[in-house]
Amino acid sequence: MPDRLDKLKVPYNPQETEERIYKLWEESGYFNPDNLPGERKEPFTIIMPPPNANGHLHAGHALFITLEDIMTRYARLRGKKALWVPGADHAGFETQIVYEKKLEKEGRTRFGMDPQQLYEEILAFTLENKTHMEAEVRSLGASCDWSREKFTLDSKIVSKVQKTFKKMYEDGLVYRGKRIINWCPKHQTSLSDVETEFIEKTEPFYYFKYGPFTIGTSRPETKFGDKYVVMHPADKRYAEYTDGQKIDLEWINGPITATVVKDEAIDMDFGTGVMTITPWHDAVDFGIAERHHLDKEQIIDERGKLLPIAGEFAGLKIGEAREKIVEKLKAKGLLEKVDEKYVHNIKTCYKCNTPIEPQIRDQWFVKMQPLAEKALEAVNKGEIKFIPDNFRKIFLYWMENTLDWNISRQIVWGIPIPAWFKGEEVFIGDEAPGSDWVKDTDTFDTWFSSGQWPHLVLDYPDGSDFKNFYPTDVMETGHDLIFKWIPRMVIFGLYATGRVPFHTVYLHGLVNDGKGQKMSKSKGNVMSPLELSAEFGTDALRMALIVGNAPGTDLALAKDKIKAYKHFANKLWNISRFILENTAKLEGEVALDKSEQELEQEKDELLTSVTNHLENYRYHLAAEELYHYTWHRLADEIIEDSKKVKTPSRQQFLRKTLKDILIVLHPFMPFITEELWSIMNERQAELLLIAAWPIK
RNA sequence: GCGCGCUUAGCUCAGUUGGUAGAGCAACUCGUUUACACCGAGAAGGUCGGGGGUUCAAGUCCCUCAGCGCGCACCA
Repeated sequence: MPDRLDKLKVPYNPQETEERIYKLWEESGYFNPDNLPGERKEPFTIIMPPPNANGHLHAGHALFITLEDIMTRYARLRGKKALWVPGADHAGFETQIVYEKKLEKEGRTRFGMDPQQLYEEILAFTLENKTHMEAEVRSLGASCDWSREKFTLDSKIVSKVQKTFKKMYEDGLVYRGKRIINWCPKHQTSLSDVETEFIEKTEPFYYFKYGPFTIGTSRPETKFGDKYVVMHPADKRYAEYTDGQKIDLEWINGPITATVVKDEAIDMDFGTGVMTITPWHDAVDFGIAERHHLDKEQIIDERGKLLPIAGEFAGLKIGEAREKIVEKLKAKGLLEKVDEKYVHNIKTCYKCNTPIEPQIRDQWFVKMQPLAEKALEAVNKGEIKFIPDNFRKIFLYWMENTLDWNISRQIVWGIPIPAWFKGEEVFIGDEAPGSDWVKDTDTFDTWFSSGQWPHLVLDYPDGSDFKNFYPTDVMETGHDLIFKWIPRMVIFGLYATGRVPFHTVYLHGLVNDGKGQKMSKSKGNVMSPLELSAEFGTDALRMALIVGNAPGTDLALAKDKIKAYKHFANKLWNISRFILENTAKLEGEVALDKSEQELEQEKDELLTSVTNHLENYRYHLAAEELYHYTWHRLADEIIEDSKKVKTPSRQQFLRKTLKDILIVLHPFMPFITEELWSIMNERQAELLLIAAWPIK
């Protein structure tokens, strides 16, 4: 008995095996499609959603790595030029927040810090995390091509992102405008619409006398500058008032002259059907003011404090000012009534839940509509398929209702916007055109760069990878990125290359804890993929993430489930031991007896079904069928039977079946299958990684 | 308000084009048969949320009601 079979006498040891096997793969060079043997014509490409380089991998990362690795390994086994490109995202705003929290713990703050120094500190922090992140991706078995790894701050990427900006500016798709934006008073930056979220709040709703009208508001503190009173043109109750009519009335800090405005944005059924507007701090009001060319005045500063226009209230934070203002109006007899329990949704910063204080600022915007139209066309023509399909509808809805995208961020951690200003003049370029030009200090929204990821990673426009691997096959990512990321990639891909960046979008759900509860630090139910993989083996973790998890649906990851697949790994180990110890490798082929012909046919049906599932992205079903056949058919019945039936025909069947099963299970459980493959093969030259799929 | 999804065994979930329900875990009975106790054999457990419809046939299609979850949203 050769030594290599002795390994099977002791239980499978993932810790001992995994690192060694991964090294073997990496050193083989086969993660790089250029090194793959044989005539491989058909490419298969996945661009890895670059993990944020600002912390450790979580369970969601483990899921996407497993799915994408299954896709890649399957393609490789099927003889394709399989390419999976890893990356890392500097993750602008997100990383800056992580770093700001770190500063806070150290008793420091970014405000007042030298921007260059802050940038350098965050860069060092990010690069360190990037190294950890890469090691963690490796430990989960990712067969991605590290030689092609990209980082969003690589100088080539940065310069191409800036070029795109310049081209879009020249094409009229990027403009600078004094427009209303989402301002986070805590983080001191603007945010795009997808970076805000609504939170339900119950607050008082006040009715004030405003000359002959009664106006309703939940935000008395913004009302100082209100000198326009707006109603619907078709509202009969106010028919006697005409557009542009001036009315003198008493207001918070004395008498003012208000102007009547008629606009269809008013909902006649809401409140009294009359409102005053604050164009500087409200998007609807801003729209009305734009349409009627009204004055706009700033009431609240960037830190959320009232400006001098508020008179005696100047300098107060809006939260403190509200009650005092109501008191004053009440004292003046202008408070009509209060609805104490007004339920409404307020827009907040998605990171800190601070209420967004809209502000008007000079910012860069992407004109979305013409870009979105092309994306809609491509999806409607079926150039991009969504899995599961219901996300197509969600995508289309979003594309049909785009708002212009604010891409300027007032943070240092990001790609600089290559713009210069001199008065009203604007220049786009790396260098100032003259000494009296001032540099734009803003950086790009991180999605402006990651939105261009697929083609930039493949060295658009001139790289050979772009020619060979674009458009990519699958974009696999979390369904929470259906708005943040997917539309941007489609838009930028079409804009830059004229082609869609990927043919299929596969969206996975959230990984929750065993009870289906969202993992969070505060609940203390966070499961680290690395710890789980150390406890049960990476293959077991991968199976637990795949089986039973239909695309797009959330997953409950229970330890018991992972343990079950650890047992399965053990089962596979012992199946191999039995077969290798009890069958001899035969010289040449023997003709199969009738019973083995039937077994062979049954196995073929399984392989066909599994292949079919894999071709159609039904990984959860493929994994389950393999599990079931291997354990409950092959082990429980066929092997049991084979203790009596020891014909050459049966022995040949068992050996062949083990081989097939190892190949087909390899995408799901790469480590143990590779290890068993090496034990099985006397000549260990060939890795399972590049074996051939057992059926057509 | 608009949209999407979910409701299947005690728990967590599968169930591709419609054909008299499946897995893992848990619980039950038996079994130390030399691949494996990280095991095996066996049994138990569901009128597939309620109601209606289409069909020879529905968990699977249509309508409706209820509960839960999520997304989107410039009602002051």
